[in-house]
Amino acid sequence: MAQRSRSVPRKKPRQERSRATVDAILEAAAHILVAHGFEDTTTRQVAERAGVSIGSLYQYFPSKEALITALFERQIQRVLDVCTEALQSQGSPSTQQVVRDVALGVMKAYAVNPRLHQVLISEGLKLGMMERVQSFEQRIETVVRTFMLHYSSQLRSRRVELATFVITRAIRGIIWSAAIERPELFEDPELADELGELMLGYLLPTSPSRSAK
Amino acid sequence: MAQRSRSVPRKKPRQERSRATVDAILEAAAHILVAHGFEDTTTRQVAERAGVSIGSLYQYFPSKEALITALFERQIQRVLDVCTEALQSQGSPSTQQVVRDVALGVMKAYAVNPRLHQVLISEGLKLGMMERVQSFEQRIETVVRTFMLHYSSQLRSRRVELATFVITRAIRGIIWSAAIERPELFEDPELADELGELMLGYLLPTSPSRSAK
Amino acid sequence: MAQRSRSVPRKKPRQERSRATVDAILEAAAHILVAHGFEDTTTRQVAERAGVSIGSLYQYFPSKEALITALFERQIQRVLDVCTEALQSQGSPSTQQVVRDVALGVMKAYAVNPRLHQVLISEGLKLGMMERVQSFEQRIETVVRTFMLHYSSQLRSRRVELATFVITRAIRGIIWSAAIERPELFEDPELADELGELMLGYLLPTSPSRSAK
Amino acid sequence: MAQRSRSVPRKKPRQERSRATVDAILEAAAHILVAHGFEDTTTRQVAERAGVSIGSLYQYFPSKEALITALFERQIQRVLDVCTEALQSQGSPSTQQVVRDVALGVMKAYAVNPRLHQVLISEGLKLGMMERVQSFEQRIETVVRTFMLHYSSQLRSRRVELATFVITRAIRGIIWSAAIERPELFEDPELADELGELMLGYLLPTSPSRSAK
DNA sequence: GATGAATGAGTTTTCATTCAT
DNA sequence: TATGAATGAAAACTCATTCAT
Repeated sequence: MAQRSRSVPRKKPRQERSRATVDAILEAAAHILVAHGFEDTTTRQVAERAGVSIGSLYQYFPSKEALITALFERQIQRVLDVCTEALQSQGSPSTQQVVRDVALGVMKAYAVNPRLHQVLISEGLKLGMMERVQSFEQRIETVVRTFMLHYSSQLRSRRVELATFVITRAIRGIIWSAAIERPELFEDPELADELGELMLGYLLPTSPSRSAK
Repeated sequence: MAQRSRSVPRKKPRQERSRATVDAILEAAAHILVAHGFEDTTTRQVAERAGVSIGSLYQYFPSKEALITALFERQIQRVLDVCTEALQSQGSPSTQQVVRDVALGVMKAYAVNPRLHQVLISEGLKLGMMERVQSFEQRIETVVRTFMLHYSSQLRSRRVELATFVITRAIRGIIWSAAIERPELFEDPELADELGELMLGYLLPTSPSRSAK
Repeated sequence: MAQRSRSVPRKKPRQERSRATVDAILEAAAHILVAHGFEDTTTRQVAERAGVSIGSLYQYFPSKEALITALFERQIQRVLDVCTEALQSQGSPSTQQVVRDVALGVMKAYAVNPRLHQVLISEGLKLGMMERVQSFEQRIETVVRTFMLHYSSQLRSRRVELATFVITRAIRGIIWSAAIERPELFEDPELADELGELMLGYLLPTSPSRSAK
Repeated sequence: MAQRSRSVPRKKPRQERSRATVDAILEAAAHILVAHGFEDTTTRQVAERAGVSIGSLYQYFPSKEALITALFERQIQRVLDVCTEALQSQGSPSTQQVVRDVALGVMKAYAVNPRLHQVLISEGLKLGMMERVQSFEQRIETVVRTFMLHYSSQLRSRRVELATFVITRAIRGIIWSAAIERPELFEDPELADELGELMLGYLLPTSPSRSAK
């Protein structure tokens, strides 16, 4: 008779019907969350959009918070998958290529439904999930940091930890802003180029013209 | 008998006492907003903290939305003031200095109560104030762009408009993240250095080692 | 085609397995009812503890009310059995013995799971089962009254009907209170003695010292 | 900014209107509680019967539980007042009179809205107010015990503490049962007589005919 | 102007009950 | 027959807003 946390799915779906219901609910929640924000997302709305009764929603998610948490986990997994895959470089690429890969990897990661990511992070913080949020972002940081350490000889010497923070948050800030304020930029190949340049200039050894500061 | 918009202050405070009341309310709202987030900020709480009755609050702000809007305007003004002042460069600074100034100016701007800024932006979006949000950020962009155009000959040629977007959003992303996840970084002088490096590498002419892409 | 009442078991268990299931359900219901109280007893909980599915529970009991009713009947039978047996006096006991037997008999009756008894009575009232409750308690009264009438010549003359009410309810009140507030009293042999004294003083012919009222 | 318990009135009514509202709510709650029982008493029902909005109810009672608690306090006070007043014996009454006074005092106490008393006790237990319930009943016990100790020389020697428990619970049991099952008995003067006899026989020195057990 | 009591629509959540598999 | 996923009415409670004093 283990005590169940309120933020944990009430039960695992065993049958196909269940799984479909759970998926529909999560999908609906993601949609409405992005469209309305957390507080304006009502459980009734989610259930309705998912095409299930409010009772069914609560059968699988014991609270609104649990629903968000589940969505969070799914998003975390997707983002990490994308990021990790992007940074699985093989061969011996040029330094430039390495840096561009970092930029592109982080960018791709944060571009996985950035609006949802943003809402989840912001709500996660309010829901007392600071630790979870931190660990989430830190997992991305870890992937990036590992990658950078591997090529550190080619990179400008610096505090890798701080650099990783700067890189990931800078790119995240750009991606999120683009998602919200300038969605058309996602179509613009130059955005990726600019991110590449931003990272190159930051990570590569100092150029002669800058050394004279 | 023009219909008054619901999002506009009901009346201008004419007397000193009124102004003091309005200020107290805005101050209280800012505090609670940062501490609790928008939805957990109740008008009653704000009135209480401001030391006025709920009725008085509604005398000055016809709705919660109007209160947020007013706070938004105040924040906009403060941020712009800081940004503009920081970018009032005189003399003929070195290119490096120019770039560092941009970085520092934007950083200072976004460091004006970054948590509040963030909540306001995020709520502004929900409240259908997208235009206002855009124009807010664009006013900062304008200051930055103007500054950059002035020194464009010394900077790496690029789409200035896009570059401005990238710069402001990157720095904003870093500042916001630091405010939430790593507040201790605000004490770390290296953070400003890193932002300077990030901007230098991005804005300065391509270094030899990078030209060979 | 008589309409089946909603408060009556849907079907009689014909097979052994059915009977076992029904028993398990009733046992579970009794346990949870005592532990949590009526409103905090959910049918799902009962089914779980009984080790059957919620569907099965409803196969045997068409409603929560029917379940309570069935439990009620079982409790009635048990209480009456205990009471009747206790009052099956043989031989020609002394007057004192008779009175003590009454006290002990009633006490034993109400001590059969007193918490459950209490919940059932209280819920029976809410469920509009006033008649059933009345008839239940009256059956105990009947046993007691019959017994008393049999020895009435030795008892102080009085309205037997009223006396029976007083006796049964007084003892019930004490037993219930002990069950809830002072469970340790059940171990204390003096409690039974006190009940005996209470009944002796009440039922025996008036003593000299009292006649002078 | 002291933390307020959830079971405590949210604020003290300062104005007349407020006091009237609070009274109306408590009155309505008492009525519905007696008629329907705790769980079938909805806050909306109470508000409706009190002629106020649901919001007003929650302005004064932060939870359903707080409402019940407030009612409880009021009932406690009334019952104790009645009991204490009844046992303020002056002069030097006969032993019989003393005992009858005890009986009558306890009876009167438990006859103050006995249905409400019963519901409150039973709900108090569920609400984790066991301590409060205990202390309530113990305050009545205290009044009774004090009274008895005062006349103990005239009473049959026994464990006063246990005797007090037996007396109060016996009478409570009878009164409650009468209130529920036989309300007409309240009109019957013989009921009081019977309670007196019950107590006399229990508390007075053992009569000769009983000593020979 | 200032106050704070009153309002009630709207939110999360529970749980008895049904019925397709 | 047994199962447990699905249902939805109904309950407790919140909070922006109004308005009599």
